[in-house]
Amino acid sequence: MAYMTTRRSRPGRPRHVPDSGTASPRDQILDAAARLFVSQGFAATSTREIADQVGIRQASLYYHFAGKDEILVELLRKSVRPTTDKVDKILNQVPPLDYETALYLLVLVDVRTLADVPHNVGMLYMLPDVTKGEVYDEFRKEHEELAAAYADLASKVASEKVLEGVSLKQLGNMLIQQVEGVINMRTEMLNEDSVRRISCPEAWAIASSCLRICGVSQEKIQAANEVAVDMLDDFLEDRVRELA
Amino acid sequence: MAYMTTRRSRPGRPRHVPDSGTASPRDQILDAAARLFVSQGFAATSTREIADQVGIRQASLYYHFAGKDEILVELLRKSVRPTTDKVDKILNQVPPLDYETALYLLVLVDVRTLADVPHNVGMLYMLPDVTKGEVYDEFRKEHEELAAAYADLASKVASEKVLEGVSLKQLGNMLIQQVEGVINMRTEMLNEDSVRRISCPEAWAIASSCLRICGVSQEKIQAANEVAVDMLDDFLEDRVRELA
DNA sequence: ATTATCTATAGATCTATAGATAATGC
DNA sequence: ATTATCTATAGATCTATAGATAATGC
Repeated sequence: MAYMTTRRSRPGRPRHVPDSGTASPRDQILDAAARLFVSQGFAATSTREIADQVGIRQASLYYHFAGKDEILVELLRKSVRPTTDKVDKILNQVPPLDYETALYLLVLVDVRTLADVPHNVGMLYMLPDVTKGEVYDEFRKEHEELAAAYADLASKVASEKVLEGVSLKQLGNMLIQQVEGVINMRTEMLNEDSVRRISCPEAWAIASSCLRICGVSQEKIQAANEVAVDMLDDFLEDRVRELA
Repeated sequence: MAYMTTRRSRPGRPRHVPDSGTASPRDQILDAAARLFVSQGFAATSTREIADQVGIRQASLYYHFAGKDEILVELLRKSVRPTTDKVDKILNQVPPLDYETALYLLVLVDVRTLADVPHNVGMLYMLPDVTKGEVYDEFRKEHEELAAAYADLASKVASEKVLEGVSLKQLGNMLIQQVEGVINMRTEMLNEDSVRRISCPEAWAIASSCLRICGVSQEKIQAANEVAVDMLDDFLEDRVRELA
């Protein structure tokens, strides 16, 4: 009965410390690496540290990944916000949404994605280590696409006064910047006593804020909120399933 | 005449590569370190790399600094936004400013500080390496003070609708987040062909955006802009002198 | 036989210290 | 004598590879 705690039915030499946990070794490594990269940075995290967290020897990492970089690339691949999907689905709604609602909804979805992704991995592509290397090109491109989408929606929504004071590119970046505030919110939440999730009202506040940045009136914001909140669930399902 | 290019009149063994540049060795080190830390991250930057940039041997760094950490601490000390000074000076203006103008002005000053600080050092306290270590406590405290000041002004300025949708703390963080967008703007500007500075209209756009986030009307924003822009010079002089 | 681990270690860093040396300045 | 550098190097990493080993599965 005492041996039942250790789930062992796979081939291969057993671990020095018995494997607790049900995920595949590969996922265990990715999980530990994500946590460490986000909290300490990429360069500051050694392969030994990752291995220790997983409960394997440092060298065993190399059975699953060619190197530290490969772990990061894989994390980025899995974690970068699936932008085009989201944008397209929102823009192609039938019946079509008015632009305010579409932008509000896009922000909500984006906030939820960043808010619920494990270990706050959204922070990964803010690491200076990452922003450089060629490896990152693929993900920077995706980020630029997202920025373009935001800018595009913003151009439809923004008031004349707003548009005359700021380039479309800057406006898009301002919205993204506002959304990425959730990453910092999560970092701060680590210092709090209780563990909690970004709440719905907090997400709404960010979306409202984005519309305000565009100069949208309070009434239209409220209207957008009411429609978008009802639709949100349909847009999260995929991702929630993906996370589970 | 050929020897005139090398300025040597201080004691000490000469450098292997002759000293080009007029700044003190200490400042040369800080300058090189800042550039490298911001572009690569702290852990990813070796002392050898810093020394190479300065044109001295790696070991010579330790004559000026006790270690790599000390360089970072010194950089943070010099670069963290001198918040309390600014806030106090703005709040104690005579004749007193209305709150919208005060907030607008605070943002402008803050943006200018971040926009013109050498090497985009404002990014330093976003590094994960830094956010951890106890060393950082001093600077995190200062950042919190700034957040409190923003929240305070925001509470006076924000419309009822805005205040009922968001906590004061979150609102303050949203403003800061918006301001810190300049750090990312500067990072992006590195990829551009021409070297340029954050422009005045760009700074105004950020300040206006902050007021919009608070739900301030277009008319009041315009009024605040006109007053604040005229005052800005008085608030920069100290810092500009300090930078020179 | 295949798989997933292990142990051991080479080779390349990197930080920091010890002690020598080449200037200036008294 | 003081100052600011240098050379040399110890000691502690860290990454990645080679080869052994202990399971499962055919």
